[in-house]
Amino acid sequence: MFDVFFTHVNEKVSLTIAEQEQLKTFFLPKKLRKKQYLLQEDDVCRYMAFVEKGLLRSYNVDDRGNEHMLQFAWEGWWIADTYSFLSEEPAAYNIDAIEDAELLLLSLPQFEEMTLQIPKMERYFRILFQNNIIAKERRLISSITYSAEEKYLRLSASNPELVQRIPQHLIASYLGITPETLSRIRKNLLHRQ
Amino acid sequence: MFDVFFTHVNEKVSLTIAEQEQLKTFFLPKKLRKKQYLLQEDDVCRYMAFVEKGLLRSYNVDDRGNEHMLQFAWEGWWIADTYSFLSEEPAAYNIDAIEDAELLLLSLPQFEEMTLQIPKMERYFRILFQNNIIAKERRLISSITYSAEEKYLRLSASNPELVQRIPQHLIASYLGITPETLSRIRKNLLHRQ
DNA sequence: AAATAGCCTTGATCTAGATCAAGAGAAAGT
DNA sequence: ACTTTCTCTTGATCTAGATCAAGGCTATTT
Repeated sequence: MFDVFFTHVNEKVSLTIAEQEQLKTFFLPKKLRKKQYLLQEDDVCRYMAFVEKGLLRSYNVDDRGNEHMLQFAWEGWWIADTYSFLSEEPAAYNIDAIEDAELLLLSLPQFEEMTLQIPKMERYFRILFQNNIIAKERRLISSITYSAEEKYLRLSASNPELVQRIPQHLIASYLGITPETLSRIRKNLLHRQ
Repeated sequence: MFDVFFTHVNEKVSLTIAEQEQLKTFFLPKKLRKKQYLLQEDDVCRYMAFVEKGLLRSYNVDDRGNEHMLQFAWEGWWIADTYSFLSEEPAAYNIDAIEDAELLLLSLPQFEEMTLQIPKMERYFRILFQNNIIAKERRLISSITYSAEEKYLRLSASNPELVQRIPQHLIASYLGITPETLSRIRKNLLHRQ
C-alpha cells in the first residue's frame, strides 16, 4: 500500500525505517472506483491524495458545461485542489477517477503535523512543489506560445505515457482545444508520416 | 535594502533579530537599470532575485521573434527561471528590468545552505512555492477556459496593480493575445460603460 | 446477443482573434 | 528643440480552430 509512496519520497530525501513507520500513521488509505469523485466543486478539498495505483484527473466546468482538464495523476503523483486544501475555501475543481485507484489521503492538520515532526518531509514537499512549479511554467508558456499542433507534439514528446494512457478527448481538453481539432491534427500528422 | 524582504518573510514565518542578521549574509545586493538583463536565454540562471524596488519581467522569444511574458515581479516578489536555477541547465527565458530595480540575489549553494541552516526558511520557501502553484494553476485554467475579454477582465479584477503598472502590450503578451486585440477589447469595454 | 453509451472521425460552416498596414501621441536620447 | 523610438489605436483582411451535425466503431451493461 505504501510501496510507490516510499519509493517516491526516497528519490528526494532518504528515510530511515523508523521514519517510514511514523509516516504511515499520517495517512488515510482509500480506494476509488472508476468515475467516482474524490472532490466536487464547491466542497472543501480536505485531502491531498497520493496515487498508489490507478488514474485520476482534476478539471473545472465552465458556464456552458465544458470540462477543462487541469491535471492528470497516476502512480507516483499527488493530486488536490491546492488552493482549497490550504485555505479551506470551496474548491474550484472536480477530481475523479479515470481508472480504479488506490490512494493515500493526507489531511491539512496531518500535513502540517508531518512537516513539523519530520523535517525531511518539509524538504520533500518543498522539492515537490518546486517541480510542480516548473511543470506548470512549461505548460503555461506552451499554452500562450504555440499552435494547437505544436502543443500536441510537445506534450507527446515530454509526456508519452500521458498520450498513451489518457482518452483523446481528455487530452484535447488538457491542451485547451476541441476533440475535433485534435482528431484532425493527428490525422494530419499521420498523413505526413 | 532588506526592508521589503524581511516584511515579506515575517508575514509567513517570524524571524528573530539574530536570524535576520544571519539571513543578510546569504544575499548579494544588486541594482539593475531599466532594460538591463538579469538573465538571457541559454545562460544558466545563477540566482533567484527578490525585488526590493522596481519591476522586472521574465519572457521567452519564439521562432518568429514574438515575446511571451511568463511573469512580472515588483516589490515583494521573487523572479528566476526556476528550472534553470535548480538544474543548472541553460535558461529558456529572459529576465530584464521594466523599471530601474534593486534586487537581493540568492545563489543555488546559498539557497541550499540557507534552507538547511535556518529551518524557518525551508518553511518559508515551501509556503512561497505553494502560493506560486496556486497562482499558476489559476492562470492556466484561465488560459484554457476563457475568451480574450474574459481573461483580461479576470486579470484586472485579480491584479489591478499589474494592469496599472505594466505597459499594455506586455499585458497582451501575458494573456497570450496581440496588442491590437487588447486595444480593441478595452475600447469595447469603455463603450459599454 | 442486444442495447446503450462513450469515443473518435469527417464534413460543412462560422467566428474570434491574428496579421498586415498605417498613423498619432508620448517619451527618451542627442 | 529635434530626431528617433515606443506605445497605442483603428481599419481591412485572413485563418486557425470552434461549432454544428452526423455516422461508425468499441466497450459496457443488461
